[in-house]
Amino acid sequence: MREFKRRSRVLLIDDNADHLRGVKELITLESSYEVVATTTSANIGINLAKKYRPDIILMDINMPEKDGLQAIQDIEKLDMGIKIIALSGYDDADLIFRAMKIGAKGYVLKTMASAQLIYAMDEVASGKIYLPTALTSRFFEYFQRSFKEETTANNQENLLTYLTAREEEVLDLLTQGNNYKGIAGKLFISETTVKTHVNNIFQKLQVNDRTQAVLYALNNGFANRRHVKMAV
Amino acid sequence: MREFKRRSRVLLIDDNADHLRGVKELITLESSYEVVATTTSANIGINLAKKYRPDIILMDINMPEKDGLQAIQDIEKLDMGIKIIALSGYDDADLIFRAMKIGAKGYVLKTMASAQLIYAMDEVASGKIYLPTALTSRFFEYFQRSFKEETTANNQENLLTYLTAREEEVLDLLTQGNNYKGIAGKLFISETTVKTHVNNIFQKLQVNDRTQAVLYALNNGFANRRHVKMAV
DNA sequence: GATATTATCAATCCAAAGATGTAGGACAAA
DNA sequence: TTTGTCCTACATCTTTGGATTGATAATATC
Repeated sequence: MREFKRRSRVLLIDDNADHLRGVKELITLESSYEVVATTTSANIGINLAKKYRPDIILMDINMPEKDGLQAIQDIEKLDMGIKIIALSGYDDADLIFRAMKIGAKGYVLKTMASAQLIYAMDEVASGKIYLPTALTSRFFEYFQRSFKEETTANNQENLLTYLTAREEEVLDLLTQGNNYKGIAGKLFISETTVKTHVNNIFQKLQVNDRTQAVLYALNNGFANRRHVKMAV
Repeated sequence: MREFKRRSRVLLIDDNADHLRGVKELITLESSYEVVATTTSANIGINLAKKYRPDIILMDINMPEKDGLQAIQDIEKLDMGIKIIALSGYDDADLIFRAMKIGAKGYVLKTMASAQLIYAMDEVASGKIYLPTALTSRFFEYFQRSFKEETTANNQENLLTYLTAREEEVLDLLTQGNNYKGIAGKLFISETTVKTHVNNIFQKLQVNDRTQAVLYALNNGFANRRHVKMAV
């Protein structure tokens, strides 16, 4: 009961009307993709995405106005499974990183050969994520630098290592916003015991109160936050 | 005044003695790299790295015991510019992600062809970061999934938007671990005023105390943390 | 000009948090 | 056996934090 394989449908969003026309022509002539709509406005693009439900969106993102990134995020939030490829004139590492972070399935430079764009579309259409090799390198350098600065900045010893297992449990509950009563209830121990632990934690982490303890924990790799956290 | 290009020097670390011997032979026979030392122990490996200062380290990382990752991290901390390529039997996305996060310049599967390993060494030796295409895909899927879960989980409105400018200032100081007195001093206002602001913040963020307010702020994009933060 | 918002400050009261000292039992290492 | 660490628990006391109510002045907003 397979459907006939139909041509993948593409929506183009690019505030440069000339470039928009060029890309449309390119796709129409040199590929098997069907351009179902084009627009120079990010906002209209979002509506067109809802209306036409394309397989792929080619989204222009420019450096100065970062509407493109916002538009990607908005469309991703629709959760319609539309695959977005970012098209940009800039190979800026931060821009690449942000685009990938918010869910772009590809990132292609405008200066790249048309064959590369179509190849990217093929890869993305088949469910893969496509980044040209050069941009992948950029991405990883940026990615690793972000983490490196973090670990070298925190050059001092990690006071968290001095905590006992129980103290770590208590601290973990502190980093979830619990008060003494809450922690006592969750660990099935008395409130006074929790106080003892918390005071020991303060001593070991060299802080004065729970907020500072929580901040210390989060800033020094306490395995609490489940996932990535990074400013967009 | 260029130096003569010398053969890149390689250190092998692999707890499987057989595999270690195999890789050494492979490199010696099929490449121009010089194997300066080999060891089956991660700890000894770290000392050998200090002693021989190789250009590249091939580091075996196994899934169950994650000593390999720790060793990579330790060597990275030496900051000697040694390029580490992770060798693993597993194409586990999480493992790949962690290895790259802590600074591995490459990740190659043991099952891959020997040519691929040597190609990876060439790329890494020349300053690039090398991930086989298949693993790059794995990486990005994992990478994007991490962020996606985050954004879809935080689907609710961001209560931070209701804060006034002054309240944001106060919250910012809270997220730095200040108490009432500290905030009052820094903003040149009375402690009671700070209390008023803080209470308003609690109402708006729907939390009960400062720790929860701080956690809410950090978890909802309060532009405080400078960099990536993710469990290792 | 009236209204709403914001920032400032105060008094009061109660609850929670934090500091300090003490102590028993479990367990492991020396 | 002794020593040390850890987890547990309590008492006491001081300080800080949080809730509530009310008030004034400045600034927008309408």
